[in-house]
Amino acid sequence: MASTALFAEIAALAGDPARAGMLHALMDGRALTATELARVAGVAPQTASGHLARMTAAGLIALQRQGRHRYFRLATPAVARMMESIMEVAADHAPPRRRFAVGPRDAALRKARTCYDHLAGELGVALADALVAGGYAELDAEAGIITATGIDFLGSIGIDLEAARARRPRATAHILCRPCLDWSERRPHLAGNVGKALCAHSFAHGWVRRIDGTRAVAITPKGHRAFHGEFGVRLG
Amino acid sequence: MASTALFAEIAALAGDPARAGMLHALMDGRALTATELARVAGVAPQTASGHLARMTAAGLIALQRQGRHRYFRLATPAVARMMESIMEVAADHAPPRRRFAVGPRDAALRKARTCYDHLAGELGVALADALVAGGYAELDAEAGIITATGIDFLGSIGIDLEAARARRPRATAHILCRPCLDWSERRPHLAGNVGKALCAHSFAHGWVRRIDGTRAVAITPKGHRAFHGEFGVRLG
DNA sequence: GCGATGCTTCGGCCATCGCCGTAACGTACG
DNA sequence: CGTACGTTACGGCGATGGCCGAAGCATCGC
Repeated sequence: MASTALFAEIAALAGDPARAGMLHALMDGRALTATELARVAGVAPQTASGHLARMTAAGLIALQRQGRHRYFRLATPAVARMMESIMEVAADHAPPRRRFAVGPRDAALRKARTCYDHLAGELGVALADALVAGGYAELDAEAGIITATGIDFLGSIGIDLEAARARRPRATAHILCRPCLDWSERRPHLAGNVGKALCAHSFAHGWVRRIDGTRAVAITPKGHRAFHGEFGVRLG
Repeated sequence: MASTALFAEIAALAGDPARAGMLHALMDGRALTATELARVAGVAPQTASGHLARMTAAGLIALQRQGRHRYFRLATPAVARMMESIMEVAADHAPPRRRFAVGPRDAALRKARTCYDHLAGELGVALADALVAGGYAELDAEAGIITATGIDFLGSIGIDLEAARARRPRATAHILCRPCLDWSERRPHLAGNVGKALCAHSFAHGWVRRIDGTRAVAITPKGHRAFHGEFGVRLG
């Protein structure tokens, strides 16, 4: 079967440490320059360039020119999902390694981070739990939905999901929503279009902001108030 | 971040052609011997043995001894999901290759096959479409549910999903169900616990049977009658 | 026991590929 | 138009790792 060769090609591209680091850095959904990616991968710019060319040809990442810079980003959400699923398997394998040696950066990542286009970490799980507890959502490892009252609730906050509902072939009272199992909490949280909308809203209203150039995000004072007031979520 | 190294390790394991072939062969959920896997991968037994040892150590596959044979199978459903997601990305990249050169084996695979623990191919998609059309299920790329009437319908056929419903923390009228986007049809079909139950039922009642040692399955005459009578599905 | 089968380990060969040096190219900016 | 910066192309080095031949263990059948 020819598809096996393609499969191996994609997996091998993701399997090189330098390329994996670059893909990891792009997991926040932003676009980075070749030089930035070279730095995070710990290789020389010319080495990074070669990697980027190969991954671009394979459709893993996409290139967009802007002035004299060339910005690279993950080509499709499918690539982000692929990486999530590999990380899930890698996390299963993690135990043999030490767990306690988490630096401050890891601590920030566990607290709150973006997972391509949605929020993850303690924050992401807490928000999902709050929605489930309030009867606004149902969620397990296989699938999730936002209930009719959940759509109204999120709408009252200013997150409009009617567009997503209208896109469904048969107008139903709820919205299907993709769950995402992340490596730090080992529990599902909101992903897909709904998670993306919630994340975008959080950034737009200054509830969270990015920490330097990583995937980690910081919860602003305003965000603490909003997450507690709207969702009943309080994070130490 | 240490998790990047683990990520690369897992992806690299999946990225070797020989290992990818073995993993592919195990995607039907069965357990195969080291010799069988060596044959499908096209390498000598001793080479296969090394690959299998590495993948077992990494937690990708599991070993169960049985007499003088050693049977290998995918370690967890998470590994199968990882492979599905890689195949999805690989399929996006496929266009540059020729599409028409599908041999009889590929044709059988496209018609009906198992995808780890559930049915895929034309058959899998047709069954999912039939359930959606009958109001028994809702399904999109992000998530899926089996409706209350769907639970009753499947129950009337003999597929009991009450256990799955009872497992849910809050007893609801429906069951969340994982969708799976497969490479040949490019459309979602039923996976997860529900897809697994439907597949198991189909095998148990002789509706489908495996074709030699591949992932492809053949629909029996009895199966044609059942799929048409129960689901309204008719496949040429 | 003895041979046969299935699997694993060891040793050495070979190819692939990641890496960086140097150098050339193209595009913005002064 | 020249400089500077970012990116790409080429060549050679080095190491990782896949591959098989041969030999060593284990298990089953006679």
